[in-house]
Amino acid sequence: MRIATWNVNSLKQRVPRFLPWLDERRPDVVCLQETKLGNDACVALVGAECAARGYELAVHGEAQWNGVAILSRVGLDDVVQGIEGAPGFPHPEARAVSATCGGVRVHSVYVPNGRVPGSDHYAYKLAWLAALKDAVGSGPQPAIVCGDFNIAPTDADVFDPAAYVGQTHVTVPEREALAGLQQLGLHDVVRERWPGRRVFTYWDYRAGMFHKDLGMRIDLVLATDAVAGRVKAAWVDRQARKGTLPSDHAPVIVDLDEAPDGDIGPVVPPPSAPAAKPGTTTLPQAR
DNA sequence: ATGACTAAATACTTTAGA
Repeated sequence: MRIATWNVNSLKQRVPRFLPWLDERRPDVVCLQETKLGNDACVALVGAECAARGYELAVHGEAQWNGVAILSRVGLDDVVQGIEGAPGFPHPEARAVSATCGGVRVHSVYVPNGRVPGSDHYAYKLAWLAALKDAVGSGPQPAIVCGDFNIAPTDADVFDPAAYVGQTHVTVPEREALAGLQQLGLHDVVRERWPGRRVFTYWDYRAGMFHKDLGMRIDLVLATDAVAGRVKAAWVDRQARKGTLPSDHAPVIVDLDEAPDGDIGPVVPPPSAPAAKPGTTTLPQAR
């Protein structure tokens, strides 16, 4: 089962990149963040294209900002929009949706940015992360939490730690909040697969940051033991950050082996969309 | 140069992102 997560920075703007990416990578489950669309608008925009490829769609969005979704072609059951008890700013925002896909509880999350350490938005970020921990911990298992955490777990996850001193994404309280979530038994599957390597998922649009590979790793896939033990590949799809009108985030893609008990979800027919043309497919690179 | 770019509404400028 292939699970991907991608902060698309406006699904409306990203459709010309998103649909070809779906056809090339062919994930079974996709977690999206920053759709920036209300639920009806999201379904109107991509519902038919997703259905044609065999995906069911769970959306939790709002106009203008935020917005998350899960696409699945291995089942999409018990959808929950939002997180019970999560704070708002000041009102609840569309930052989480979860569903059971192929026997795994999948969470698509867009953690608040935090803006400035010590600000109200920063406090909101920390409180939101605490609510996420409670929801994941008390929710169905096994679980996988995918999304834009807006936290670089360690200094190895930013291109220049000195450049981020005093900024959000790297402060001790943020990292402690992330560590608290991981204390539920969640594994950072990309870092565990590529220890000590330069791996980023976000590069600022400005100043050729992607070209110079000056980025951060803030989009994470956190999996409970049972899921982490099935990981066969875990990588960042840098190809999707290249070319015309990309998101500023790249997708993270994780391949799971079959579950030990054989429960890999319902068998589904292949999607009707054509595969990528021969010779145009790019294999994942180890960098 | 508290900037550079992209996106959405507040829309021809401001807010937000990270």
